[in-house]
Amino acid sequence: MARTRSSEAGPAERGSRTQDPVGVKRDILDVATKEFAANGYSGARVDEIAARTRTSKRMIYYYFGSKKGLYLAVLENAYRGIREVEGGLNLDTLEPEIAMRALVAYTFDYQNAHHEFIRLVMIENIHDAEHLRSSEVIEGLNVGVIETLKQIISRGQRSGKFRNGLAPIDLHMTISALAFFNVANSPTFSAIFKVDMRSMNALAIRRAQVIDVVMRYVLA
Amino acid sequence: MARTRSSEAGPAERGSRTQDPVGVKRDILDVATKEFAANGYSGARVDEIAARTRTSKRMIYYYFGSKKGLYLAVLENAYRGIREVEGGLNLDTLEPEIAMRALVAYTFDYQNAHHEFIRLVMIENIHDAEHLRSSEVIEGLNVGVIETLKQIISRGQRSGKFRNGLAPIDLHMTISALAFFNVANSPTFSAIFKVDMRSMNALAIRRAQVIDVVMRYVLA
DNA sequence: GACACTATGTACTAATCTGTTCATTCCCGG
DNA sequence: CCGGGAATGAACAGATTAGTACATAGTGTC
Repeated sequence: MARTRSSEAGPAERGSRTQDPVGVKRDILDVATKEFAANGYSGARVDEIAARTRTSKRMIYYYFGSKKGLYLAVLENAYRGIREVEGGLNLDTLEPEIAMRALVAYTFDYQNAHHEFIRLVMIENIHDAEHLRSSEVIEGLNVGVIETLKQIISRGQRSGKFRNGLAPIDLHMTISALAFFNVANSPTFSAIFKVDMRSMNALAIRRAQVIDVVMRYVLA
Repeated sequence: MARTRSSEAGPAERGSRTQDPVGVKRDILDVATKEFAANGYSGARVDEIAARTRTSKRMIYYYFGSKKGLYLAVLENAYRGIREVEGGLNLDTLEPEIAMRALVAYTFDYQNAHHEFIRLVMIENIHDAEHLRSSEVIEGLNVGVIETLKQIISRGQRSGKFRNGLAPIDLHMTISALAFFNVANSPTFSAIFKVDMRSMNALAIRRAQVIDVVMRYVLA
């Protein structure tokens, strides 16, 4: 069923079913991402990944060298995704208060829309971020968010709407924590408190709450 | 070096080095907790656990049946730890505002003091809480916190200090999110933003911030 | 002090899993 | 149209790993 892959990018596409390096690489990466996100690093099986691929295990080692190499490629690829969208928000033109709300909403939505990414981050944390730290690709990645926050905060303070004593990194931590928890800890939290956190309704309510928490914290 | 174990609890202790069911069980559980917390479910090795124990792998299967059985015991044991301390705070006698601050501070401190527990929760979440859900021991466990919160909120509202529209569960989610993130995501967050989140100083600052975030959210 | 039952150690097995070997096919440049 | 490097497949090897069979020792009970 995943036979229609290899479409986007790659010299293949025009009928040739065999010999498609870019498509094969992409295919492996996609499957591996799901597999690692679903089972963790040790839990993921190279054989299983290979089986779900339209190619063979041989190719995984041909392109990525080892299981760890594959995992690193998956991780870097996932982090790359964020950088792309980030920045396209153009918050500079908005009122600081509106801009802040938009930023929090965006963060919340993005994390909710990218469960696999969240899970990879969780997995990295369990491994004390050793892969992340060894990767140059991810060097100073999310610095953009901090800059954006810094801008919004100063503008808000200048206009008197925001209070003093707000550190960009700390605020980002607060926003991240609230957004992250909703995706990452939903299984255990729901299990213990018998609540549904994944329904459209619950998400909308929580989203508003998270924005509220942040706004009450920054407003003067 | 862990040879001095088996001390607390158990019919052993009085010199007899052999035959000490309670101590052996306790020993296995302790070692397994660290091992699972450090490497995840799949990453943990039964042989490794056995090696770090003063007993043999045979005993693990004798007492816990399987790797999964051992993991479940570890999980339940870890959750049991919370229930014990919880409730000994006696927040009912304090002013609602003080009580709320104390509760947040307690949550933050507890999670910081129990990294292994946090890691086990992370691991459970990666596995979609399937073990947690299958465990009767953990049935309605943290309900106590919700009751406590409910009390504090109503008292705060009656005295006019707290605003309306505060749901105990949601508030608990906010508090948990902020406390949890600091322990759970510290590896990746520190790696990306080059900050230290584990120093005494950083912890104290963050703790105050978290309390502040919550208080600004609940105060009228 | 023998009996029955629990607790424990050693050595093994069967399955699993990562990584490799060897051979084959594809495809582009001359 | 062919020669050589890149791409791919099938099967295999070596190591690891969860789990077990067998034998033995301790221990409270009568």
